[in-house]
Amino acid sequence: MGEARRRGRPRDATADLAILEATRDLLIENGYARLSMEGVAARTGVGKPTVYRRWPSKGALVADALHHSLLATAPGHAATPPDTGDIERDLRTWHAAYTRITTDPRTVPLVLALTAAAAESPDDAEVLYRQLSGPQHRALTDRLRAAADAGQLRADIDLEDLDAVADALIGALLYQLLRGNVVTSGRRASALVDILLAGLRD
Amino acid sequence: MGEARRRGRPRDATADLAILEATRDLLIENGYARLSMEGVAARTGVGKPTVYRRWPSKGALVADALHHSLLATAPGHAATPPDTGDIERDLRTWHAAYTRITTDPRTVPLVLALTAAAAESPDDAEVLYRQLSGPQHRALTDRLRAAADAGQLRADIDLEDLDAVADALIGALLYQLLRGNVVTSGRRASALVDILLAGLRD
Amino acid sequence: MGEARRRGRPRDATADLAILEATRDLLIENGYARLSMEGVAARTGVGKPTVYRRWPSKGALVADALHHSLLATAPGHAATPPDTGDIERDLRTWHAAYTRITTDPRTVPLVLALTAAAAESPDDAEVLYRQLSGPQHRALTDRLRAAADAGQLRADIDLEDLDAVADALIGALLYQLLRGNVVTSGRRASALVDILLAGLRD
Amino acid sequence: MGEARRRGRPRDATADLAILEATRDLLIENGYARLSMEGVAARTGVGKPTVYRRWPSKGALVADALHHSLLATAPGHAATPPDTGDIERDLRTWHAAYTRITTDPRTVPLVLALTAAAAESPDDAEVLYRQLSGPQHRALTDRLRAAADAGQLRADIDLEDLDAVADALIGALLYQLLRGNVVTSGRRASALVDILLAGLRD
DNA sequence: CCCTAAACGAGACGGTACGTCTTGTCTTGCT
DNA sequence: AGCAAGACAAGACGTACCGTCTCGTTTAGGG
Repeated sequence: MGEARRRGRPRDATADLAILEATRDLLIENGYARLSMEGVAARTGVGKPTVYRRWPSKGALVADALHHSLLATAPGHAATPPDTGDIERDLRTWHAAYTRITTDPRTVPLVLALTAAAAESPDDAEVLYRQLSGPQHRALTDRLRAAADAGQLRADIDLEDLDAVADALIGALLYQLLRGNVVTSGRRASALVDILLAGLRD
Repeated sequence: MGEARRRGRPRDATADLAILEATRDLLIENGYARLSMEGVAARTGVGKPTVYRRWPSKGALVADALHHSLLATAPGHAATPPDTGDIERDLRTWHAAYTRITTDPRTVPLVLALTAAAAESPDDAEVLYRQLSGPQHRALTDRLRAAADAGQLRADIDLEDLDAVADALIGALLYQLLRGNVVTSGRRASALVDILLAGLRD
Repeated sequence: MGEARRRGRPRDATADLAILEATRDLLIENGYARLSMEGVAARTGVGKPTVYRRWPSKGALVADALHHSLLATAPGHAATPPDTGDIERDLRTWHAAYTRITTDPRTVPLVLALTAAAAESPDDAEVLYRQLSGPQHRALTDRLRAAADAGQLRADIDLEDLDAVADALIGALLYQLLRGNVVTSGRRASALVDILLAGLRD
Repeated sequence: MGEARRRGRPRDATADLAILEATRDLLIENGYARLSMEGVAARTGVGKPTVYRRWPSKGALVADALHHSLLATAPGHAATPPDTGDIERDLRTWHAAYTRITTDPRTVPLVLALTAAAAESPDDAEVLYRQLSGPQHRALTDRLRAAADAGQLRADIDLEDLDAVADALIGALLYQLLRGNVVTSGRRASALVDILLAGLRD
C-alpha cells in the first residue's frame, strides 16, 4: 500500500537506544538544566548531527528518553491501576505504586526534567503529555469510571468529576515533588485517597 | 547605634523595580527558556553586574519578579482565602480567584516560569516555595484548620489531611497548566472543591 | 594478457563531464573557498561516492576541472607559443594570448582556485603543476631554446636562464592576478617582454 | 580632538600577540588548509569570541600573523633593498636576502598561507597586499627608480617598466614556491637578475 | 537467461569546525 | 562603592561539510 520507499543508508537502530540511555543517565546525574545535546552526543559516542537527525530539540529527546526509561522502570504497573472490582483497594494499590515510583531517587530527576521541559515549551508539553502523562491520566479515569458504572461511587458523579480527581491525585504528587518534598510519611501518602474516596462515595 | 556604616555610592533603588519588570515582560513575551540575564540587563538598560549584584541566579531573579508581579496583579485576594465563617463559601471564593489568576493569559507564562525554575534547580525551588507557593499553601491550610476547629469538618480530619487537600487543590491547577489546559469549563473548575468538601465533611 | 577484466556496471561516462562542468561553474560563482564536494555532487545530481570514486580530493577535482575548462576555453593557443622563426614576434603573440586568458573574468576565478589549491596542499600542487602549469612552462622554454639554437639569443644564455625567464613571465602574471590586478594596461602588459628580450639578446 | 571615549573593560593587549604567535606556529605545523579559528583559540588558551572580536576572518588573522611574523624574522632587510649607489650590487643583495627568506623552511608555509588566503578571498587579498606584499614591491621599485634617476639604467625605461621588473622578480619566486621548488641552485637564483639588469641597461 | 560484480542515487555515519550566543566574572573610567 | 560598559574564558548552540559506509537499484558482461 502507501509505503514510502526507503532510500539511502538506514539509521543505526542501536544508536536510538544508546542516546536515550545516555540522556537518562545525564539527567539523573546533572538535572535538566545542565543537560546539553553536546553532552548527550559525547557520552553516547555519537556525532551531534546524529542526535539532531532524530530529535529536533532537547525537549523532544527528553520526552523519548523518559518514555523509554519510565516504561522500563515500571512496566505498566503504575500506569494502569488494577481492577479487582474493589475501587478502594485498587486506588490505594495504584497510588502506592505511583508514589513509590515518583519518589524513587532515580526517577525523581527524570520527572523533574519532564516538568521543566513541559514548563519551558508548550510544544514539548504537548508531546510529553501525549506520551507520558496522558496515558496514566486516562488509565486512572477509566478505572474510576468502571467503579462509577459498578455503582461504587455516588450516583451524581460525572466524567468531569473523575477527571478532576485524577488531576488532583497526579497534581498533588507533582506539586510535592517540585517542592523537593521527596520523603512523604506513610500516613499522609494515603490521606488524599481517603478524602477523595469519601467525597466520591457518600 | 549598632548600624553598619554605608560607604560609597548607594544602589540605585529604582533599578530593582525596573529589572523585575523587564524580567516579567520578557517572561511573558518569550517564556522561561529564552530568558537570559543578558537580555534582562539590556532591556533594563543596566549592566550585567548590576543584575548579578542583586540576584545570584536566574531562578532567584525569576522568584522575585514573580513575587512582585503576582502580588501586584492580585493583591492578597488569591493568597489568602476569606473567612466568613462558612468554609464552603470561602473555599469556593478562593478557588475561583486562584483559578482566574492562574489561567489569566498574562500570568500563565509566569507560573510556567516558576515551575520550570523549580523543576530545573532544587535550590531555586526552595526559594520559590518559600516566597510564593508556601504562603499560599499555608493560608489555605490555616483557613481549613479554622473550619475544623469550628466543627465544620469531620472530627477525624487532622493536619496531614488538610495539607493533602491543599496539595491537591494547588497541584491540580498546576498540572492542568502544564498540560496547556488553559481554558477550564466553569463546571469542572469547582468539581474538585465539591468532592473534597464532601470528603472532608461526612 | 595483462588486461584487467572489467566486470560489473561500467562507470557512467557522461558523469565525468557533468561533474567537471559543475565544478567549474561553482568555482566561477563562489570561488575556491566555498567550493564543496557536497555542492558539486548536488549540483551535478550525483551521489557523493560517485565524485570520490573518480577524484580523491578537492584539489584533484579542481585540477581536472581546470584542465578541462582551460583547454576548452583556449584550445592550445596559449599553452604553445607559435614558431614563425621570429622569437620576438612569437613571444609577444604568446604573451598577449596568455595575458588575455588569465585576465578573462571567466578564467580568473579558475586560476585563483588553482593557486589556492596549490598553496594549501603540496600534494595537489604537484598534480596541478604536472597537468596545467608544467606543460605551459615547458612549451615556453622549448620555444626559447629553439631561438637560442637559431642564434637569436646571446650565446652565453643557458637552460637555467630560459627557465628563469619562463618563471618570470608566468610568475609576474600570477602575482598580478593575486593582487586583484585584473585589468592591465596595454602598454605595461608587454613591458616585461621588452626588457627580457633585451636582456636575452644583447 | 575627536578622541572617542573608551568605555568598558579594555582588551587584553597581550592576547593579540599570543594569538598571532599561535597562528604562526599552527601554520608552520599544519599549513593553511588545516588552520582553524577553533584551533588557534584553543592553542592560545583563549575563547573563540576573543579571536573573532579582533579578526573577522581566517584571512585577516593570517594577514596579521604573517605581518607580525615576517617582520620579526627579517627586520626590514628583505623588504628594503640597500642603496650603495651600485644598482647591480644592491639588487643582488636584495634578491639573495629575499630568496633566502622565501625558501627558509620556517617561512615557506607562511608564504604559502598568504598565497592561499589571497587566492581564496579577494577581500583578504587586498589586506594582504597592502600590509605585506605592497611595501616590498614599492621598496623595490623605489630603488630601481633611484638607479634610473642616477642614469644607471637605459634612458627609455619608465615607471611601468620598473613595476614590471618588480612583478617579475617577486612573481618568479612565488611561482617557484607554489611548485614546491624550494631548493633552487645557486646559479639559477641570480639568472633572472642578470637578464633583467642586462635588459634594463643596454 | 540467469548470475555476479560493480556503479548508481541516496543518505546516515562519526567527526570537525563554523560563527553566534549566553554564562558569570573581572576591569575599566565615571559619578 | 556603586554605576554602565564591555572584554574575558568557557562552552553549548544548531549547521555545513568532510570522507566513509551501507542501502536497494540498475546495468552490464560471463557462464
